[in-house]
Amino acid sequence: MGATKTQKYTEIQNELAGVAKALGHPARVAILQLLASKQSCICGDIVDELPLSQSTVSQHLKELKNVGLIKGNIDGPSVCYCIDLEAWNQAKAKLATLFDSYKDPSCC
Amino acid sequence: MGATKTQKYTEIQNELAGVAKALGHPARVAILQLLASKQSCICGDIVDELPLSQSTVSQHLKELKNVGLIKGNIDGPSVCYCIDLEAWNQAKAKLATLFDSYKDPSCC
DNA sequence: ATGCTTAATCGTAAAAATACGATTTAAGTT
DNA sequence: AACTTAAATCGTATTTTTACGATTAAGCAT
Repeated sequence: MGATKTQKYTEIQNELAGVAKALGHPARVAILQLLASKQSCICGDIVDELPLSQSTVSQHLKELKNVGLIKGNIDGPSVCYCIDLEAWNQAKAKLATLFDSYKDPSCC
Repeated sequence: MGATKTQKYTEIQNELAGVAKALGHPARVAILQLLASKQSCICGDIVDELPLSQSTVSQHLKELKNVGLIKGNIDGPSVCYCIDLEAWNQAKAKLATLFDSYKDPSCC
């Protein structure tokens, strides 16, 4: 029960791919850059910053939320999004592990 | 002439998303892990290691090659794939820059 | 309660990704 | 030259992603 969907790949492979996929669209990269740079976390201003419709941005936000990289706090009529530090650091660590696993070019 | 396709996003955003997208599938993560770990770079053995057909693996390899992360050297009848150190380090740096740009949670 | 603003969801269309078998191309062998 | 092996490409089906407008829901004003 509750198997992780794909048993073809290791958990690490699926997790890494999941995070990477979330970063795999320039709009989502832009959103994360925005959230990372702003002192206060922004809300629907994200929509104004992106060349996309409100519903599309909302969809991208949802995807980022699904992988845990961001979270949203309801703030009056609007919603305040921000980076989830823990997930952020975990994603960072996973990617770093992959990238650090290649040392020197022993061939080619 | 030769504009970079999407002017909606910055070059960095597109590049980052491009690399991330390449990492956004467990099969490609598995391939990179393999290439990173093996002393000698492997060839079609990749096919044997993955739960996918030869043609599908070839497609994944092509994608990784397209973003530059790997390159293939013809070695007799087979092809020897390996990680491209320079592109690898650039990708690593780009991702690190993004992940390091978020310091501390000033809100939420 | 009514209206206004903000954001999520729905429905849907179009494009891209994924996967496979079959075929082709290339490099060695015999 | 004919054969074998390895890998790329082709054609195609299926699924997923991306994007939008329209609608709904939620929160705050008046």
